[in-house]
Amino acid sequence: MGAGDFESRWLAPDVNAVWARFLNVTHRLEHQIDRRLQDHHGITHTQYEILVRLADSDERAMRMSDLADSIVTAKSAVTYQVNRLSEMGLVERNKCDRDNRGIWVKLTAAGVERLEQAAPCILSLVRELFLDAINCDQAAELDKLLEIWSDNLDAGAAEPPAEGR
Amino acid sequence: MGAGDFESRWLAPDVNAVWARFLNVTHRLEHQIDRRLQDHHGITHTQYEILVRLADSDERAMRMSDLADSIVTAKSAVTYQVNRLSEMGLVERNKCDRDNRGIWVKLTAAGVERLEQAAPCILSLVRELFLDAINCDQAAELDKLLEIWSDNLDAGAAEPPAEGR
DNA sequence: GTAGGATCGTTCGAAATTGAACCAGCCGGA
DNA sequence: TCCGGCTGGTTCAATTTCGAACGATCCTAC
Repeated sequence: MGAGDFESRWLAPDVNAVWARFLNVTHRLEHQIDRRLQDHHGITHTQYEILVRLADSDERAMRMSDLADSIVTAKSAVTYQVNRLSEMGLVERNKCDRDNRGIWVKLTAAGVERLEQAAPCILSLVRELFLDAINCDQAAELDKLLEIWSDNLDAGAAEPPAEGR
Repeated sequence: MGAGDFESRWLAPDVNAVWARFLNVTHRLEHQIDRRLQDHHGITHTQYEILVRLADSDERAMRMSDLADSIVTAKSAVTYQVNRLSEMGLVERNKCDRDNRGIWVKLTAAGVERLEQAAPCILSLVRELFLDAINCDQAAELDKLLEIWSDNLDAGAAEPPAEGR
C-alpha cells in the first residue's frame, strides 16, 4: 500500500507495535549475549565482534576503517577497543604495507585461542535464542527481510540532504 | 558479498553470516534513526523512546522502573535521561500516590508538542527503511518471529545458573 | 612535479551507559 | 509490633561511545 501521507495519526497501530517489539527484542538479545560474554569470557560484545571479523578475514587481519564499517561504530570507538584488545594481547597492530597511514590489525595466537573458547558458547546461545526455534520458511523469510533492509539502509544513507525534510 | 546458498538450507553453514547481517542491519537502523532525531528534533533515540512510551500510557505517565523495563536499559540510565528530559521541560517528575518511593513521570504539554513534531518524521523513516518494502505476509512472518524471540528471551533470562553445555 | 581534495587513524572533550552500593519505603510473618 | 527481605530510585566511579578537529598520507588533475 502506497498512500504516503496519513494525517496526524502518527501512531498507526501496527507500525508502532511491530517497531517497538523489534527494538525491545534486539536490545534484549544483545544484552543477554553481552552478559554471557563478559561473565564467561571476559570480553565485551564489541570486542568479540572485532575478533570474529578478524578471524573471518584472510590473513586474520583487517584495516581499522574496514573494522569500523563492519561493526557499525565510530572510528574512534574502534581505536579505543583495538587498543584495549592489544593490551590484552589478543590483537596486534602493525603498519600496513600498501598504505602508510593504515593500520593492519591482526589476530594473535592468544586471540585465536580466546575466540575458540568463546565462539561455541556464543554461537550456541545465538542459536538457542535466535535461530533454533524458527523453521526453514521463516528463516528464508528472515533472510529476505535482512536483504531488503540492508538495501534500504544503503539507499537512505546515500541521500542525506534529500527532499523537503 | 553473500553467496547463494539454496540447498544447504539453513542449518549449519552460516549461523554466523545471518547473525552478523542481523546485527549489522539493526545497528545501522538505529544509527540512522538516532541521527535523524538529533539533527531535526534535538533529542536522542533513547529520549524519544521514553516520550513515546509515556504518550502511549494512560494518563501519559509511568513509573521509572516500568520505563526501564519498557526501554531496555539500566535503571540509572533512565534516571539520567528523565532528568535530562525534565530539564528540557518535556517531562515532569511527581510523587507516586500509591507508593511513596515511586516516581510518577508525566509528559508535559511541551513534551506532547515535541513528540507530535518528531513522531511523523520518525515513523515515516521507520516505514521507509523498515516496513514499507515488506509485504503483508512478510510482516506477519516477522511478527511471529518477534514473538518467538521474545519468548526465548524470557526463558533465557529466567534460567541464569543452568547451563546445558 | 605539485596543489587540492579525499581518506586513514588518532586525540580530545562531552555525553551516555553500566553495575554496585546505598537509602527509604513496602510487605510478609512471627 | 517489629524484623528481615524485597523493591524503587538515586548516586558514584568506571567504561564506552560519539563527533569534531587534527596531522599525515594517498590520489587525481593539472
